[in-house]
Amino acid sequence: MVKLQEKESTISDSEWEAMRIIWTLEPVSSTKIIQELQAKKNWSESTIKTLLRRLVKKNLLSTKKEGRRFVYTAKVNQTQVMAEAAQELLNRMCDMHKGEVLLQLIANSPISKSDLSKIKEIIATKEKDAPYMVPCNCLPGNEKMC
Amino acid sequence: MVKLQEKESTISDSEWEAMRIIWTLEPVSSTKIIQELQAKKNWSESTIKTLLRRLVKKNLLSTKKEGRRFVYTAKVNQTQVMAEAAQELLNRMCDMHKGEVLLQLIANSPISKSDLSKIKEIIATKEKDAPYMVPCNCLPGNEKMC
DNA sequence: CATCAAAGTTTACAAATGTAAATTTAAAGT
DNA sequence: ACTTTAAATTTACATTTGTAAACTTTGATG
Repeated sequence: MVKLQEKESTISDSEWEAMRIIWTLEPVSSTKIIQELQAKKNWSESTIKTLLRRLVKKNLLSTKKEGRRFVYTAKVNQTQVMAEAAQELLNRMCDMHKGEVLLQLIANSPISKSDLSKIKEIIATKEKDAPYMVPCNCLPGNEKMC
Repeated sequence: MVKLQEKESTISDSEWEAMRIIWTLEPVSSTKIIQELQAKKNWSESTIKTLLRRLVKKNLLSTKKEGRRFVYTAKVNQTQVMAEAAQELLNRMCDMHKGEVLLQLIANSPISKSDLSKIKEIIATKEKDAPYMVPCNCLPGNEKMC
């Protein structure tokens, strides 16, 4: 039996910044990435190269040598990685307050008309058998209302 | 001028686990926290004490000595901390895909009837002047559609 | 082909985190 | 008061992350 997915590597804050550039411009050269990132962050060339190498090692980027420089491409889908990261965060939190949290996120995020109507749809679906209260699940045994 | 909030300290994964117990049971003794956490995680007593001490240092918990043990209380509001953490995560991500991400979060989270209807309300409000598309904001200068 | 400059690789180092053993302190019982 | 021992504090150590200097390689150019 072969170990396929070694537990999806986490993306650190700085790495995330680099990934965004790559997702937007891929396939993109190291030089271009450095240029774009330096327009935003006070990072040395060296720092950015380190980030890129770590991302390759984490298997989130693939590279192809082109002349003297590398060209990077993302190996993972942006929206999916975003959703996974957000989901993982929520998974570590108390069920009881997720509704309120999502409420705030929606209020503070720019959302397109089409996404809004999709959201309306799931809301409608969920409403059918939504509970009156979502119990706290912070304790191991008894899920008590906290 | 006084520096009031020194940049709210981040809560690490393990620390989060401890905070959940405390938010649920506060005021709660070290002993009880250790007992509850060990019912969930394979952590030594020592490890848990370290977590608690770090949380106190981060100013997220306050303590009161009671007999031979400490009693802990959270100094921060759970829902608020949850919302802030989630918001900060989203802030580091591409605007263009936040709608889709929220869609998935809503689909996968247990939400009460009342929270659902509150969400419906903001959705309705937002729909009025929602854009047809939310542009990608991953590059420093030109916000291009990616 | 020799040299330079750009790009990549190594090494570095402090802070934060996960995890815990060893040691000290002090409450409680005798 | 003295001992026991639960609880707190110190010390520890590896890994990840943020950040970067130093060094090496290699494509390009004279």
